Parts: sequence; structure tokens; C-alpha cells
Amino acid sequence: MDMRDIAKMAGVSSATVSRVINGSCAVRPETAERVQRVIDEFKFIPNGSATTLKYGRSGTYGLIIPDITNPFFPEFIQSFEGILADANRNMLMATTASHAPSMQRTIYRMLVSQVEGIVLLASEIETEPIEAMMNNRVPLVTMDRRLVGKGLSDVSVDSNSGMRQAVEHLQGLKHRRIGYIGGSVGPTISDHRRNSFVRAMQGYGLAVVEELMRAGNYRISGGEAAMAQLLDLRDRPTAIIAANDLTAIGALRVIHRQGLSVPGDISIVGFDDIELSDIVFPPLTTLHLAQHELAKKFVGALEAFAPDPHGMGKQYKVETTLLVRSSTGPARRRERATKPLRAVS
Amino acid sequence: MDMRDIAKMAGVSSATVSRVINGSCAVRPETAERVQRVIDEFKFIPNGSATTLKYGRSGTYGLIIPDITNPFFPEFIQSFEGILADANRNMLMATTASHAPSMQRTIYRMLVSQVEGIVLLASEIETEPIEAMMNNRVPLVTMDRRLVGKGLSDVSVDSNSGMRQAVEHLQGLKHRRIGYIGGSVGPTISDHRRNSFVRAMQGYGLAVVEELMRAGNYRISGGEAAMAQLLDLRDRPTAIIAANDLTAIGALRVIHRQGLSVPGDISIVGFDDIELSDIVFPPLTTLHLAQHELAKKFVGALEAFAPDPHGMGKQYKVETTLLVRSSTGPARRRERATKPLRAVS
DNA sequence: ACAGATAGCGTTAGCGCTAACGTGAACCGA
DNA sequence: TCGGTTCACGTTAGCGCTAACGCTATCTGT
Repeated sequence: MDMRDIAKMAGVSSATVSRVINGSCAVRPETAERVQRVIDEFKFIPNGSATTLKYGRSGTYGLIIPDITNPFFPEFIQSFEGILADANRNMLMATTASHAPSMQRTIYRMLVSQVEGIVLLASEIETEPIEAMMNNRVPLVTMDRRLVGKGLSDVSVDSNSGMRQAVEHLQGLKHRRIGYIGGSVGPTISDHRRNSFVRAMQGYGLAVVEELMRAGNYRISGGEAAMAQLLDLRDRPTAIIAANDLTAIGALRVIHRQGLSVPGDISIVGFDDIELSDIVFPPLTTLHLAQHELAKKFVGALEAFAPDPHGMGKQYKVETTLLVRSSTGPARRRERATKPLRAVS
Repeated sequence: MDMRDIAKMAGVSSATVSRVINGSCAVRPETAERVQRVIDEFKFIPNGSATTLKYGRSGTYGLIIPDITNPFFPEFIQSFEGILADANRNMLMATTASHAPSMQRTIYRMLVSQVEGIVLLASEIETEPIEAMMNNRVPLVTMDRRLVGKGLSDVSVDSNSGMRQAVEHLQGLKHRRIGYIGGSVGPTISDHRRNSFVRAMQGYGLAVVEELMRAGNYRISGGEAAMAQLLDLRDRPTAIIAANDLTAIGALRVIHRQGLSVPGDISIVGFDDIELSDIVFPPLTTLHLAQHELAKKFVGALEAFAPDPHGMGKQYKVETTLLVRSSTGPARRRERATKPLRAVS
């Protein structure tokens, strides 16, 4: 069943069928209606690969996610795919281990599928092998790499504003020893969130203590490990800002396990505002990142390349704002090793 | 840059280039190597839409998810996509609101894209409009609908075995009043999990009390609402089995908010074993569902249709097993309205 | 009344790939 | 030596679609 079959039954040529399907105005309404009736009757669906081959556009974008298990990503995907669907576009999705070979095969498959652009949400992994693979064939939009070029755009999360609000909030609650638990160490592309934290602290005249800054892994386990170390310190921090909510939740768990309370003994600020952050106890004060805005920027960045896939990319940005819930409160008076008020298993 | 260009540079015909790329053995090794060198040099990537058009197969499957925000689905997607990627296949994913028009547009886009099959993970929504849309064009594999037909397979979660283990476990802990919080009511395809629960209770000679069985919505909010009602009862249940982990977590939250303890006052059993179930406090006793096995069954079901897309489908099944963590414990002696031991905000 | 514009539709070529077939050369056994 | 195989490749014909162009009938202005 192809357009010629439909054409024959409607008594027109296949070109006219094509015109009707694509809404060309160069068809008389009555002819269009006649053709449409045949299309409906036989539930005809055109063959997209033929269109892609002929027209050179697939209407499909690729999305590469490092770890879909991190709740941040599903929330993003939801918005991203929704926006694409509204524009009648498809999403080819792949989660990929962070090692290069599987990554390259993923990109290869996407390029074979004639994607018109790829979004790479992989701040944790090296991207050189990927760019080599892509070879400037289709536009690439990355997250938080702050690197643009031909056919290369970036959407970054501006943590400065949010981080300032967080530090101001904590300072207002009389916190002075504020710790930080960051993301992964290693081949990561310089930790912007960490820098924002440092700048915000300095901006408010607070001491930036190396001892109070630890690396995590953007997951609960990393938050737990880092927080355990911080609690072992003679002079503990009274507040913690974490690089993302999962890290904050990990910290929360360790604090509870040691019989301390949040925010009674230690205040915690997360980052991202994933749904989970409102579900844990206590609900996290966090830096809200508007997922839908973020997704819109990515789609916008992709579509900006439509006229010229090899044109110069742009740097996009989304803001973060502090969302105060219940995991932050006044600093304890004596900033010494804290004793639990009551034991909780 | 197409195969003819490569062919010219390698001094062969385009057919030979095709043969080399597809690993045909009808090419002399030295010729193949020469061609491969040119391919590598120019980083040639074949045009998949041409192959799809010619060959009639796209190597792409569609996956439709109702609510990717439910952690069950990301974990599934991870496995599903991984298995497809290993088989060098693509995944076209869409999350879709449960109303028919957006659903139909999603399916339409997938059919245009020449997917070779669609997995529909939408136990909550009506599927008649979808099947009408699909019109038996490509195989459909559903989850937990227990309906098979031409080009239609189903993968169901066998909750019987797990439910029996759960009830036995609770009975062993001296629980007699066991409640159940189910999934959504309405157009859902008969609640197999609920039936399994009822059968298991009867099998162990326990009373099935209608009053103790409530509907939820597969999310935290539903678990909360249902549990709140159950706690209002004069004669509360001493244990709850939930239709999924999110529901169980919702129940957990309400119990904690009312100053009761788990499992001290009430035991809770979840279903699915999502990662979160090991992270909440206390870690959930739950019916473990092997996500990777589940994903494998779906891929297997799809590929079983490869020889004949219109052939008869099959019913697949995955087992569940009880995983005991910390949310279940001995029943309280007096099965009367319980008083909180201590107040917690 | 007539050249030119326009609307509405048909014809055609070709997007890049590969199955099927065709061909020439090397090889084989009798 | 020679008909038949086999191997290793080239040639060709589309897969279904649509942009570009071509054609005809009607309409417009003078």
C-alpha cells in the first residue's frame, strides 16, 4: 500500500496524494477531500524512510543519557519528548555506559538513522571520542560543558544565582561553617557548581574551608560517603550544600543514621529539585531547576541548527532559584561536636 | 558521500561496498580491506533510510510509557534499551498522556518511522483505540493485559507466587488482619495483583476483608490516601501489601506522619523492588521483579515476530519472589487501635 | 479576441541502498 | 582440451516519496 495505490483509487496522481498528506494548498478542496477519504478508508500511513531518503530530513533527534536511574533524567526526558512530540518529531533515546566503545556504537546507530541532531547529557564522561565520531555530521548540544563551536551548542545551568541565594539563606540562619559535597572527580569538565559555591561563599565573606568540601558521584552513595567523612571531623559543618539532590539525600541518610537531626543539627541544601526531594524526610531545601525550561532550551538549540547544521552554535543558560523547604534551619549555637538529642535507629 | 563515492575511490562497485559493510563473505579479504580503509578514512556512515526503504526493515522498535516519572519505568528502559543496543537496534521512545488523541499521534509517528514492533507499557489506559490505530500493521507487545492474538503478545507479571510468599511471610509473623492497597480503578484491565492477593489469603486460610482493601493509583499519593483511610478504621490492619513500591512508600509516609512505626505498629510489603525501596526508611520488604528478565521477555516477544509479523502471539510470564528487608516484623499482640509510642512531626 | 497569468494537476527523475542476476576468469576432472 | 563449476565481482532495477517541471484549462486585462 503506497501513494500510488491511493492515487489510483482516488483517480489522481501520486503527487497529488503527497500534496494532500503534506497539506499543500495547490489542491482543490474537493479533490483533497476525495483523496483524504481514500486515505482514511484504507488507514494509509506513508513510509517515512522514503520521505527521509528523498527529502533529506528525518524529523528525529537523538538523546543520550548516562544514567536514567538518576531521577533527574526521567523528569527531563518527559519534558523533552513532550516538546518534540508536539512538534511532530521523534526521539531516539539511548542510555550508555560511560566507556567510549559503547558510546561510539550508539552514536553510529543514531547517525545511520539520520538523526538531525544529538543531545548529549553526559557531564561525567569524556566527549572527545564522541566528537571525533560525530565528525561534525549533525549538530551536537551538550549540557554544562560551556563549549560551543561549529555545529556545537551548550545549555548550561547557571548555578551562580541559586548558589548565592542558598549561601545567603544559610548565612541568614547564622551558619558559618558551610560544607559542600560535589559531583564526580576525574575526567569531569570542571565543576561549575563547586566554583559557584566558592564564589558565593566569598561573596558573603564566609571562609571557604577545603576540609569541608568533598567530592561525591551525583548519587546517593557518594553523598553518604562524603557526609560520613564530614561527620568524622572534629569541627563539623553546620550546613551542607550538595551538588544535586541525590547527593543531599545520601547526606541526609548518614546524618539520620548517626542519630543527628536535620535541620536541628545540620542543615542541608540540595540541587535540581527532583520530585524525590519533596518526598524524603524532611523535604529538601534545594535549588530549583526548571526542567521544562531546560528541555525547551535543548529543543530550541537543536532547531536553531535547522537552517544550517554546520553553523556556529550558541551558549544557552537556565537559572536556578532557591526553594526553601524543611531541611534548613537555624545553626546550632555552639559550633562544637554535636551530641544527639535522642537516638533514632 | 554515498557508497558510490566510496566505491570509486576503492576501485570497486557500490555493490561491493555494500557487501563489505554488511559483512558478506563473497568478497576477497584483500578487496574488503581496501574498501574498509577508504570507509575508515572518510568515516563513511551509510544512510539507514535508504536501507530501510530497500530492505523493508528499520531495526527500530517503539516503546510507549505512560509515566516515566514512576521509577519502575526508567529501570525497565535501562535494561530494554541495553538489550536492543547489543542487538544493534534502535529504540524510539515516547511517554504519553493517557488520552487517546496524543496516543494515536504517537503511534502514527512510530508507524511512519517504520518501527518493526511496539511495546506498550500502559496497563492503566484503554487500548482499543490503539489497536484500531495499529490495525495489525506491526506487532504489539503489551504488559499485563493477558490478551494475545495475531501480531499481539503479552508479558505478564506472575504475582501469584510472590503474593503467596508474602502472605506466608506475614502469617508466620502472626499477622491476621492483612490489608491491600491496589492500583488505579476505572478502565484498568482487571487487577491481577489484587486477585493474586485474594487467592493467597484464601490459600492460607486468612479472612479477606473488603474493608481492608483499597484502591490506589500506583503512585505515592494513592498510597497515602488509601493508608489514611485504613488508619481511620476502628480495627486497623496489622500489615499491608501494596500493588507497587510507590504505593507502599505512600503508606509508609502516612504511618510515620501519624506517629506510628514500621514495622513496630504496621508491617508493609511492596511490589516491584525499585531502587527506591531500598533507600526509604525502613527499607521495604517487597516482591522482587527481575527487571532485566522482564526486559528480555519483551525483546524476545518482539523478535519472535520477526519471521512473521502477523503470526500468532504468545503469553509470556515473569515470576516474582519475596525479598525480605525491614518493613515487616511481628504483629502487635493486641490487635486494637494502636497508640503511638512517641510523637514525630 | 487574444497574449499572458494562474490554478490545478500529472510526469519524471532520483534520493542511497541492496537482492537478484549477469559476467568473466580461474579452476576442475576426465 | 573442453564443458561445467565456482568465485569474485559488476550491473541493474527498483523500494516509496516529493521537488521540479510541464501541461492544460480557465481567467484576466486591454
